[in-house]
Amino acid sequence: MAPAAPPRVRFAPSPTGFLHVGGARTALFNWLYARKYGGQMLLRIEDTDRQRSTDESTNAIFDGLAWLGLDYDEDVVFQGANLERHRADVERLLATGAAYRDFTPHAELERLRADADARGVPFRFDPKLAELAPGELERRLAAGEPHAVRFRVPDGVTDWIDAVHGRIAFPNKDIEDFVILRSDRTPVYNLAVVSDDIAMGITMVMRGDDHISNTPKQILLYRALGATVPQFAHVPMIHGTDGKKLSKRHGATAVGDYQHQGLLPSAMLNFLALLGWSPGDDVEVMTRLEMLDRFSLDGLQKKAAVFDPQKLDWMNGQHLSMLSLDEIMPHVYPVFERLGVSTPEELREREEWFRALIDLLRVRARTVDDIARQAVPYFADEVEYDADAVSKQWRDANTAAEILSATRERLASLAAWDATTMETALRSLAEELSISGGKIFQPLRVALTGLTASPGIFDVLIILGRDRSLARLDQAVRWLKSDVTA
RNA sequence: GGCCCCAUCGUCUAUCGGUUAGGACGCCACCCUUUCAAGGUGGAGAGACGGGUUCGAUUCCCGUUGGGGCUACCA
Repeated sequence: MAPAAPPRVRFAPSPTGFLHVGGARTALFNWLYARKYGGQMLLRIEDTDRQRSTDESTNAIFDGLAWLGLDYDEDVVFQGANLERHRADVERLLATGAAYRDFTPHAELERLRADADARGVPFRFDPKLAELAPGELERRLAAGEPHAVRFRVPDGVTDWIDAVHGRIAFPNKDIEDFVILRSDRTPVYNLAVVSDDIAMGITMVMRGDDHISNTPKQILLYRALGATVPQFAHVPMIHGTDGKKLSKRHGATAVGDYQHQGLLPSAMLNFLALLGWSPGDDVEVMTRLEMLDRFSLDGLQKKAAVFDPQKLDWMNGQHLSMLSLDEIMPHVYPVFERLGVSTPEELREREEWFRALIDLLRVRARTVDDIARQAVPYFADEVEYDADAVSKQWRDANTAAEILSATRERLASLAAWDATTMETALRSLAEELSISGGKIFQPLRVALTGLTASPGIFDVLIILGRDRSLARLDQAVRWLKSDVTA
């Protein structure tokens, strides 16, 4: 179902933590919807909670969106900057009688609430509490007495056709006369959101379904303010493996965490998209453009999805082998530096070599960090032999040393350093020694990389080059002999 | 407690009344193979329960159960 007109959507996080994966997914769905149908995607920072909002969090949101490549149109809106309009909207509501002043002291409300709680009955604000004797209102106002402003919830039922849930209805009697302006004259969330969404011309509000119960209040506000009610789409939550709302206890929940684990943004996006959305067929691995092409509100899920880190890893591996080298390279430089494998300067000096190495390693890695870890032996001067590799492939030090010496000699005698030449030579060596190829390749792999697992052995020989390969064979033979005498 | 949302393999999902209920992750086996991945083939694995409606329900309706969200002068 394509929208009748280009939609204006927004992503409206509050900067009270880092950009959460759930938030990132909401941003993605909004972005997909806006971009797909030629609309606008706006960003609004809901920083009205001055106590909890921090610049650090705001920057984390900017960074996270930038890393994911989710761009937005127009200027960022900071909700806190719209305070005057929020108050003006409250005044309008007061003027039409849609809202009223409530001088009930906060302490009194708390007492009533505790009371109701103790008796096991639900507490709902009673409008009678705010009723004043004639002349009282004017007197208190003149005296400057602090008071809250409450919205007068009319009788009836408030409903809407949710783009993912269908019709949702709330009897208004279940909604109390909620506060829209605090006694310190700051607006409350629902008012600020509606005021801003109207001002921003938002036509579709797409957000987490934890906002479903706010929606009737907001619809009432739109109407009282004389504005067109936008469409709503409440996307399901993301849960942890235990079925609870995703939180710190479940491990990494900030997109920054994944960025720093060597995840590719395209894989993160792809994985997130599939949590709560399905293209309708069996296709899973998609580029951003493919997602854009296939995105539709119809594919949005109603059910909460569980975040499965294993599938994220798999997805990343898929993107690692699917993306072009050019797309991957920008992501590997910082990781090699962070993990201390090499410096960007050193890498740029040998860029072609480096690209070839990454191309070799990426198939068997699931994250960029994996690649960097596997790349260590190709940068080290001295190879470190993995204990398991030694005990498995160099079980008999003498035999291993003999084979490696013979291998070294054979390789050194080669006129050309290419895979076919080397393979022919080493296979015939194996035949001469009456052993299988593996008996040569495996010990050789340990000598060259120190590990039992690596890219194809001839690829390793080539990427290392003749001199370094032969030097490593020498080193291995020396190591084995000293090990025997020791 | 009240209100609202949700319910297909362990997980993500396909199915829009008629299927041997399909795919993916993960798991197991085999193949490929110089190792590890990748890839290929196969396997185990699901309609929460109870009522309706219908010739026929995973699919539509109701209830139960279970899970989740909200319930502030937080956002």
